[in-house]
Amino acid sequence: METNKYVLRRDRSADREARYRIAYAEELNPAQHQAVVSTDGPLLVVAGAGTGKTRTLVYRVARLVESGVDPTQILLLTFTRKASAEMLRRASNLLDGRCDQVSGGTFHSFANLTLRRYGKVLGLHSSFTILDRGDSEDVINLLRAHMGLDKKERRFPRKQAIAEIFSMAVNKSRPLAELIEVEYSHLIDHLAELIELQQRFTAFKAERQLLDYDDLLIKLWQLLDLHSETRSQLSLRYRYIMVDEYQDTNALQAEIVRLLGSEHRNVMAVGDDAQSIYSFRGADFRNIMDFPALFPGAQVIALEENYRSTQPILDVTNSIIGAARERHEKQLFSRRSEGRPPILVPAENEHFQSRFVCQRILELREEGVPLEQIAVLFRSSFHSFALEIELAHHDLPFIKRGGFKFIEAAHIKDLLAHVRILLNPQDSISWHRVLTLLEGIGPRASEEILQHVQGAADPAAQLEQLPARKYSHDLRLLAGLLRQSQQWLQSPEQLVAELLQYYEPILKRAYPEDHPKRRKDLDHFATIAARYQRADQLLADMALEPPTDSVSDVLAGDRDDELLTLSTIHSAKGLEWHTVFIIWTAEGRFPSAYINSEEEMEEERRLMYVAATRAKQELYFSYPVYIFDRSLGTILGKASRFLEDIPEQLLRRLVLVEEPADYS
DNA sequence: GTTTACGCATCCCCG
DNA sequence: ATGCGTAAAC
Repeated sequence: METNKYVLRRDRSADREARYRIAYAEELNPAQHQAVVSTDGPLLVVAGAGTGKTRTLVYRVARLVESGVDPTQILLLTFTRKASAEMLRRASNLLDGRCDQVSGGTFHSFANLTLRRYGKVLGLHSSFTILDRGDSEDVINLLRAHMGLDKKERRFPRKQAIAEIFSMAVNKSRPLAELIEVEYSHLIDHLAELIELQQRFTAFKAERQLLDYDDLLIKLWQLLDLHSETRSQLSLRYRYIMVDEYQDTNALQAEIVRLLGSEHRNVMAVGDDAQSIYSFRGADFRNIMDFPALFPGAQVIALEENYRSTQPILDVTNSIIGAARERHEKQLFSRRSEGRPPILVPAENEHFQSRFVCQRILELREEGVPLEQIAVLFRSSFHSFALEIELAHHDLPFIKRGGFKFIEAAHIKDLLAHVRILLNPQDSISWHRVLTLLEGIGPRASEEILQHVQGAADPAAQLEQLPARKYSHDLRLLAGLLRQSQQWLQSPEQLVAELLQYYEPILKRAYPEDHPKRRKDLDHFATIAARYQRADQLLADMALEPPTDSVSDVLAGDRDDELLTLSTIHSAKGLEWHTVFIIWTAEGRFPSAYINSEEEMEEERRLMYVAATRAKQELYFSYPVYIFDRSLGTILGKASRFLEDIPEQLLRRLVLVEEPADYS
């Protein structure tokens, strides 16, 4: 006779769970589960490194959809668009395709879409142009010259500095005057001029339907704050809001979240105060501290079980962050108690450091650790230069993340400027760039030509009608391009192909030494462009989410060998590897010598914490003991102060010994 | 008066 | 390697 087992249900809630296909309680730990099933009302999830934050978000999306929420009413805001796409893909795999319809993206991409659709009440056309940081700097430079500030005896700050201050004022929601008095007091003498420059900058953008990154947030905030009907409409449209990486949001973004949640307060913020590393662009790690104040009655859940690293690694990372001045108390733990203790490697000099890293990587490969499971992390992009050479010697292939992106290279910007004027002939900044590329045309001639083109219904005709001069040949070519461009707008692939033909001679003239190398970047750009259906989408994406490949990636090309990762710590956020080397952990490099406030030093500490928590099995800190830095005029070589906070017994110190020469 | 060529300092992290 | 200021060349 067959006996059927009778399963006792654990409790009543299990009955309710029965209507769900996913066994949430079994697949998640208690804290994660609590976060996933708390769908209504404000919720803050403080998620330590490697505690399954993404998993929790993915399951929560699935849970909402499975409980019958219309997926288009869910909004998932993340740090990069790639992150949200990845989460929604995982949610779809978990549940079904409905999860793909969830609205996801960055604050900036969400603002972009929303403003194109609802921005009319603010006087915005749906066709506004987005300026990237470089574009903004160019505009500022132009206006600065117009004001005659470039010829002052007293040195006026340069365009990057000005752009940074203007941006800070926005992202910290503080008036420019106050910001300069408090944080840029060395520029106090220029206060009046800076304020006027900012006004002109704002007016310039408004007249031309230009929005920079900061404007996207400001305008979205204005839309929600000043227009209560639109606010309700949007709040009702997005009934469930989730914000990832909340520790890296700024004051303005917190306001946007609050307003979007005004009708329902179904807002979940996820983040880790210990990993807040973006204050240099206005992020305020107090956002995550103040969330309960922003949403009174908010539930707070901490995720502390770490699934990534061994306990010996966590002991070290816990002690690094334990010395922080202010934080959400939490102690990460792992069930993986076994593992080698992290290793500290004082190297004689930079060359020894590079040699050690290479040698250990070769050994790891012998031990069966694939290269793609190994990463070398550093504070600043240039810290890896010496290592890159050493890696090449040993035939170790790598990709480098962070640092200069190929999208920022001059020749890529040139090409983009051409696409821009074809789409928007009123874009005088891009015109200027395009024109001054031509032989014999400098700032002066460019301005003169622009006078004719500005506001004209048919810019191509204007170009052709210009009085014949020695450069008329080039201008005719440009006019021809402009005339034909309309037919290519639906095919960015063809558009870029035609542009490359036109640009090729210019490239050769401007970069006689290395144009073949640059040509490769341009081809890479062409393949990216080919993925788009429309040229305007290409442009919006290049501004909002430029490809993160650095120039050297493009060169490394499509060899699909397994690759070692070199990365700045900022670009390594959210990633993990079997073995992690953190190089240059020396005073003056990490923490950087440029730090000049306690707040900044605290952020350096969090940065070290982020770096160390990337390691799953093995972790190495290395630094050169004797290094003379010419630019600083000092001798580096003292171990980073963050390593000093680690109890002696948690770290193992390695002494490098040169192999004795073999004379036999 | 303009443009260009050249030498000089500067350079973190980024949507 | 880029971005600036200055001096030579058109």
